[in-house]
Amino acid sequence: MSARTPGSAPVRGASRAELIADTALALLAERGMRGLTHRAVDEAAGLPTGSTSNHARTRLALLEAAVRRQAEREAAVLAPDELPDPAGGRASLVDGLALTLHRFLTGEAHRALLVSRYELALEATRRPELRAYYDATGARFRELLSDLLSAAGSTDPERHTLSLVAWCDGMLFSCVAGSYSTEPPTREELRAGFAELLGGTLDG
Amino acid sequence: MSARTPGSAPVRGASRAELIADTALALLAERGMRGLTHRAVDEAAGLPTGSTSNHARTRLALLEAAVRRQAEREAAVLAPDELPDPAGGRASLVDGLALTLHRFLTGEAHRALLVSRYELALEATRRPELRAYYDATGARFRELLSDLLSAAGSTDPERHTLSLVAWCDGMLFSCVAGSYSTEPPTREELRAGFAELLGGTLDG
DNA sequence: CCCCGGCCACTACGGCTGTAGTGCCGACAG
DNA sequence: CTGTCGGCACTACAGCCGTAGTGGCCGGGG
Repeated sequence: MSARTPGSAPVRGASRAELIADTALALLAERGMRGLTHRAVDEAAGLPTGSTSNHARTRLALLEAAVRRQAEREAAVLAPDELPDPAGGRASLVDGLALTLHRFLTGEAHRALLVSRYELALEATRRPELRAYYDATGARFRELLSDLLSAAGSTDPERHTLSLVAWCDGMLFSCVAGSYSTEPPTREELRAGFAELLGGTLDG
Repeated sequence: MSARTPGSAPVRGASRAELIADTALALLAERGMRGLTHRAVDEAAGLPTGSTSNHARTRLALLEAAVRRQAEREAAVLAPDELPDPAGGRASLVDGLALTLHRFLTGEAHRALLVSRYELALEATRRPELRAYYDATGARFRELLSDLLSAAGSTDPERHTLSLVAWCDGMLFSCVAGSYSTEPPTREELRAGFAELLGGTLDG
């Protein structure tokens, strides 16, 4: 089935492990938890039967690989940091946040990443082993945001961070799986939302 | 196994259909999509093997029953309306919202209802048949909120409603499956959050 | 009284899933 | 050159899942 000969190198810079984990995330987004099986990954990735089962010996191992990769992929979307304005003022903070959220909502790959993220978050509810990675990356991101809010004059950075993160997460979830039956919000709308939220938290 | 004789009436006002749907929701929250199976419902509900399979002939039918019941249960939590203050001013609006959210976050039953809700929302991403109920109840709730915001002086009720709902949803999701590793927020914290959010949107 | 229709317990079956085992092949160290 | 070691393809198997079919029970209408 595969176009490459059995012994040759994997796809291109992507290790077999990455290919498997990426395919697992794609399946998670497309078919949900019930669609993520060892054999489905084999098939979707174009690997010979048994490859996934061999690489991730148990289902939990497969989920762990998926979560690890999820964190990497999210970091990659967040990293091209238009986000960090050291002390660029509130306007640039609002702009950066709106741009980042907007990027998540446009582009099919990013939307899929959001679905798999929530799918895994729900599963982590029941599997303590998955929580670790999740909490770690989340905490790092929140810390970063908290610094930004402090610099912008927040009187209660911790709570305000939680509030901001909740708004972002809720917005993303709504657009991907929730009330937003219509088109996703435009960048202006996101900017307005952020401006209002930050106005309330920072100006009191 | 069951304590009641085969021919006697079901539990107590709860029809067999309700029992099955409620058990399905409980399983969804406790074990996720993969844990929701016909046989698992039978076992968890203490029904003879095959009952669920017989009542919800296909898996989709079982999910539809679960979604329908989910809407009912949520309405029941929302309905004891401390929420609707016709024109009680912003303070009472903030109070009502904070109280409602706080009630969802305290009480194991309500938390479980949140998990099953997000589980079903994700599934609805892939099953158009499930979207119907979901969208309908969501739209009704948003309309109600929109009226409240208009009465409170919102200049853009539609967008502000979406923003408010996103904040609530994000807050709930965070507490149930997300960044909130610590204790859930207190009612004062929720009140503060709402006050800030509404301050930003209404005073602009 | 009998027939009929709905509800329910039980069973059958084909298919898929998780997991573990086995042997091959190529890489690399000595 | 040779031994060994990790990765990989392939296979085996037991268990579970969705779905459909069958026959019995019971209550209501004629």
